[in-house]
Amino acid sequence: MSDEPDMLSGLNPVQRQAVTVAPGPVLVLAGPGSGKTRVLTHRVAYLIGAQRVDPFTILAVTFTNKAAREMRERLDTLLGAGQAAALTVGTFHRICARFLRRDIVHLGRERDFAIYDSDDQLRVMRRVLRDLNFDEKKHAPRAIHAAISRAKNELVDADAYSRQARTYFDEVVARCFVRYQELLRDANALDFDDLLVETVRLLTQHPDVLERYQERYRHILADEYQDTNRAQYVLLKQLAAKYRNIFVVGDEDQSVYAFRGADIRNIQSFERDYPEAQVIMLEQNYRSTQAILDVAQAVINRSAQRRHDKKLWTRNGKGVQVQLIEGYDQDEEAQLVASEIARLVASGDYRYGDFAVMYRTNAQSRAVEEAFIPRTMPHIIVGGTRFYERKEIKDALAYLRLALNPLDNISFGRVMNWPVRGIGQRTQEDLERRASALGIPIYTLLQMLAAGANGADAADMDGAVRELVAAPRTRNALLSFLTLIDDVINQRNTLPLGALIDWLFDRVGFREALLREYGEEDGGDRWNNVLELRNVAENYANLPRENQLATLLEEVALVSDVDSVQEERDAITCITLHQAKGLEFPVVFIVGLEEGLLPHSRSTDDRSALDEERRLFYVGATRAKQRLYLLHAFRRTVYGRMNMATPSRFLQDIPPDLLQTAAKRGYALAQQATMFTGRTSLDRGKPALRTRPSVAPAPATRRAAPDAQRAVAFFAGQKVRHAHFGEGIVVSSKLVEGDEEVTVAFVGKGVRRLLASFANLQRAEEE
DNA sequence: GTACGTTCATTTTTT
DNA sequence: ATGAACGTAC
Repeated sequence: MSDEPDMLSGLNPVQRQAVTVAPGPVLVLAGPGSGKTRVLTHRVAYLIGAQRVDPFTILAVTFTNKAAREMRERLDTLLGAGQAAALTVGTFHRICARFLRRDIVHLGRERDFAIYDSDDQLRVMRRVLRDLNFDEKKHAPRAIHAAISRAKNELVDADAYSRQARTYFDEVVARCFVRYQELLRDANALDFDDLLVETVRLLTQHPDVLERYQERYRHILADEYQDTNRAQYVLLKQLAAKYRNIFVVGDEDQSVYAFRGADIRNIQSFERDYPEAQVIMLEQNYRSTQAILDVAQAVINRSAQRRHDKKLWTRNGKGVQVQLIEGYDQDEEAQLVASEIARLVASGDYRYGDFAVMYRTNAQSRAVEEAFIPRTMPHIIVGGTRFYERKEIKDALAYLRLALNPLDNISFGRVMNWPVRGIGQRTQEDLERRASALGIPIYTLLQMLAAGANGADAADMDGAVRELVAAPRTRNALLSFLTLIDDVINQRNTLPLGALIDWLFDRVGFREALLREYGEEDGGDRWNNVLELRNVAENYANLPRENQLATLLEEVALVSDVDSVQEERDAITCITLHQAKGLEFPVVFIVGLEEGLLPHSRSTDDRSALDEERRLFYVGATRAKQRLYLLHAFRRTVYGRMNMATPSRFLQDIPPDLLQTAAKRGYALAQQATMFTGRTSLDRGKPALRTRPSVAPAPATRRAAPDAQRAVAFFAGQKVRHAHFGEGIVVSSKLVEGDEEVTVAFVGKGVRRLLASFANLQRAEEE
């Protein structure tokens, strides 16, 4: 190993051991600041540089896109630029999206699927509730969706969910689950969870595909292994089954994603699945001072159970004592942070980029920001309203998504009447309901309408279209929107992406609409955001044209906000504790250390949830290299109501001599203002007892079943492909003089009537 | 069919 | 405090 010093330079003996360990299953258990990610990266470098492993055969899974990018950069340094270009690095979701884009046709789906984000998912959920006649008030779309998401992460499908449903709520979820999946499928869309689930299914149902990936990826590495959920666990297991070269790195004490299905037991399963696994512990911390580690450990040691007992230690000195500070309210708390930062910056020892302010909930960022703004202290808020969640950006993306996949009903509904073009709520709801009931996209419905308008008499499916839209004005609005979409679809392959966007937004009147709706100033800002998106699109100009749009859309669907955190900008980082995982800062402030916030009130009555909150504190505290400040407020405004706050129980777990407690500046003020506000009553109108709601009448039978009487090969709603017209959906089919006459709505090409014997229509595989 | 005003719930954490 | 969902007026 001494023959390749570059790959190992700067590593201590234990890290070296981990990096150079013989092939086979390896589990690295490592505390915070022990160089986990570094070990992972060097392992990749070692495989390529010293073991002469072809980078093409390496798959590295990182927790964020940012980590993936950094790994690439570091490898370029270690190995020389371009050496690792063929390596596959990325998050689970991104890797799955890639696999699926290549192979999803094996599951009988179209390649250009849309990826639905949380907002889209919620919209689908609302549609589901309306279809099933459930009342949104009684059945929170979020809660149902969360249950479905949890199930998917455990690889429980709608069928299995129904079978094991025990409670009434489960029954509701089970029915919604089925419908939800149908709607996604009709829209040729996948949600985040489907990316994982469908990939696992692909590899399970198609051994040849699995074999191909196993052969390709002979070396698999995964970071933040403690945060993998069931689906991710299975995926890794499938891929590694053949060559068993799997190298995972994790820390049980930093598991903070149980709420999205992460399961620490995956670490224990690792040793069971691979009995020959080598387990390596990295216990030395290089990041923090002893003072900081002591505080972090004091809290984590009180957690209910820990499996592998690590003993963190550091050669770093004791350092500055951890500060405990109480503010009067969240505003003063933020002021204290701001003035301390100002003081340290003025001292000349620190720059703004050295600081991070961490909190449990995004809502807390507001108070913090408001302390920075008047002092003109540079700061960035990670999270909050993300760029790609802004309305104007989502609208812009909706148009682009339609260009790729006009079956995407959510995008269709989003921009059908934006900018306003005379398609009102009623018309829209009518279209969505009919489309949903028939199991066809709105796009196809409009194509049928158009065909009917041309007197083609094709659109006779259930007579649904005939009675659709009486008013000529509305009809014209719909048809011109359809023409717009078809034009985009047809321009998609002729124009480069940037030009396509310019052309499209000009034709739509995007800028004018924004200015009209939001006024000169706000509208102008929003338009600039749209232009920003257009700039992002420019990055894909060097890809093959037919991949540009799909790659852009995949990219924007899967970026997370931490990805854009850049050290170069000298600004204070304001960030949630969750997002802070994997980062480090010289000075860290954790604010809102109060009961109800950390631990969060939603977690206080559950032992394991409480432990997760504890780990969250641990993660936050161990981000700090030199100075750590723990803050809490005496009173806090929640939902506009002022409440008394109790210091977090985690603070009680820290021996007082480990903390330096600042003078309680809040108290004088507090005593004046406390007065009589100690109300906590929450028991206003309790929801009525759960009445078993009209369990909805069965929804209109969708997917006209192939009629047993007639011997037709095609039926309405079916997806087909034609050599010349491309993909389409069957509108109707009937036997005419011994041949089958099929009417098909083709994407971008309108409705055509074809004879099955001549047309050579390919049926899309049904599962 | 749209535009505006009122009520009401809403907040964990994220790909 | 803020934003979404509903009702009423144009």
